[in-house]
Amino acid sequence: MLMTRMLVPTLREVPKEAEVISHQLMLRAGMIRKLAAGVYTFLPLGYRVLRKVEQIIREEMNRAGAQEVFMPALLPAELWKETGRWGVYGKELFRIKDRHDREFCLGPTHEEIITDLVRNSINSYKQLPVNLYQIQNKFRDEIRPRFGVMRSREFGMKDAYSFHATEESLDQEYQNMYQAYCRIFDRLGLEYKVVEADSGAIGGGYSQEFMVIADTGEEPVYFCEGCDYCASRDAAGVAEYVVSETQTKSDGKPEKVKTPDQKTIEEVAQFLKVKPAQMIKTLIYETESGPVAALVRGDHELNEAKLKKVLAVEDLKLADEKVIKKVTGAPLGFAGPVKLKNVKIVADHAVLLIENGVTGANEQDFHLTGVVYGRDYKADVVADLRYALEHDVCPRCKNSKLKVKRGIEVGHIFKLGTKYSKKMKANFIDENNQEKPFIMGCYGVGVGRTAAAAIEQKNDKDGIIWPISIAPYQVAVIPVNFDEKDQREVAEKIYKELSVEGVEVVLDDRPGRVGMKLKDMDLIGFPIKIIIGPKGLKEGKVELKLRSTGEMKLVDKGEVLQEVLGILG
RNA sequence: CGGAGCGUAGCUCAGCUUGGUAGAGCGCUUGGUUUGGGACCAAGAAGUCGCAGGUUCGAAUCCUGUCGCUCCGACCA
Repeated sequence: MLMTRMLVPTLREVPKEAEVISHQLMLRAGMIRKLAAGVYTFLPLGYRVLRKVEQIIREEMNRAGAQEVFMPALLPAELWKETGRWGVYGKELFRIKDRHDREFCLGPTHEEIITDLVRNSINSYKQLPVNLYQIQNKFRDEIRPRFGVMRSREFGMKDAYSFHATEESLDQEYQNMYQAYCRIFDRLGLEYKVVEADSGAIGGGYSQEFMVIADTGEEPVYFCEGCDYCASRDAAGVAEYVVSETQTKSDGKPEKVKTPDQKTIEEVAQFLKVKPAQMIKTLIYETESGPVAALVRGDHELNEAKLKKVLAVEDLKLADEKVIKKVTGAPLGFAGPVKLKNVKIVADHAVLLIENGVTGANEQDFHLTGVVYGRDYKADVVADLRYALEHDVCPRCKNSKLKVKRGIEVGHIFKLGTKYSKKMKANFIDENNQEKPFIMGCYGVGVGRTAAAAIEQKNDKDGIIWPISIAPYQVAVIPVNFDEKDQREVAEKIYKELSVEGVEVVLDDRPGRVGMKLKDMDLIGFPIKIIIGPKGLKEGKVELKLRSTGEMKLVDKGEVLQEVLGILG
């Protein structure tokens, strides 16, 4: 491709709307342009990258035995009403009406559609398992689209759905997809981690997220330095504390002290001159099965997902002042576990180890000091309730420490079970002539987001550093001065040689100075540059420069092809 | 949805307080000199100042409304 024929509107300055580096660079390199908030056009270079990512995904999905289909983006409301998601999905669903006032939406995901297809075309266990996928644009009316194509309202996604007769079959396919995903992200040349994600309130569901590690990632990733443990913030476990038998406990009784208007942990800790770690934070929650008091150490943060799981409830919310008053007898800020009645008490492991604990006295403007677990209060349940912290001991190997990095979620794999098939009466006949709901899995990869994540991970002050597997072109041929006959001829010859061999190559045939051209080529991030200038040409040589390392090599002009093919492997 | 901010040339921004000819840099066009990491000279094109209404002899500037965009939070996961 000739640069003079290509639409590549590079920008020298950073458009002010772009905050993260991938967004800035995609705009500056002329890969995307915004049409509306969270809606982007992919220009020729950007689209090539997108198609390459798609192609890698497609090849690995096919290799894993999945079949590609293509479902509509325009979806009738009825199917969504069957599963109840027409109501549940809320404002994030783009809803439209046709001329007859019939309700439709633009698909944010396709569980209902694929389940409908399968229930209508598969009747017997003999036709299972099956894994169907598509690569298609999804629509989600994000509350706040941001970071360019990283979180947009229309975005490309590969979504796969598998259907099984047995749990074992699902487990097998889940592993198969796990492997396929690893191959995909390996081929993309990205550093990633697979985290155990919290599956929410849906029992039995198990899911893992593929996270590309990058400083600008939206979610923290907790992983062990010693073993392969890796989890999201919600799911990261905390190793159980071993209660030492030699631990001394404070004598006597808890003492009541006046703490006027001191409500927060910080306020009370400062007022009484104790460390937050010595305090027992008491949070009152409302659930569908009554109020609950959750205890964590003052310097720890309660993880509601864990609490939900421990209590086995679906609804969980912090109680308002009225409920707190009813439960503790005191206003907000003075709750404590001592003599707390008619409420289930759940404590984090770390709370049991507090000697001389400080906590609310369940009385306005009073706290208790010298509180000890076992003697002064007891919990109905002791469990892991808090968010893990960096440097915590790994909950799996209990040997090394946890580290935290940030990640961008680019893929997730999920065991759905029968959540959709039951609601949609999607059944098959098993070998015992029994009618059973399909057991399902689903597996997604964000295409545009993956491209953006690659940039977040690989860039420098000059621009993007594409992995060769998804670079828009592999090689850029750059004559220092295209007007000079000998440079031009060599450049065109090399360009043709490479093209004939199937190498993806651009020829920078633009007039103008070489500095401008090199800046553009680096900004766009072509992995290999071949620079043809008068100095080298005198010796019959051209420069071959790698974007990733900056490494430069003088190569005989006749051997460029071999060199390039060698690098591309 | 709450809070903050911004809409002036393709991009980055000045001008607005104190109303009176529409500005700069980069980019673009033409000509010339240049050509190894975003050159220089000369000439030029380009904006209904987001939109609508109001005040005024006169509005980019003041007032009201509206639309769009960005950030923080809430929400979602």
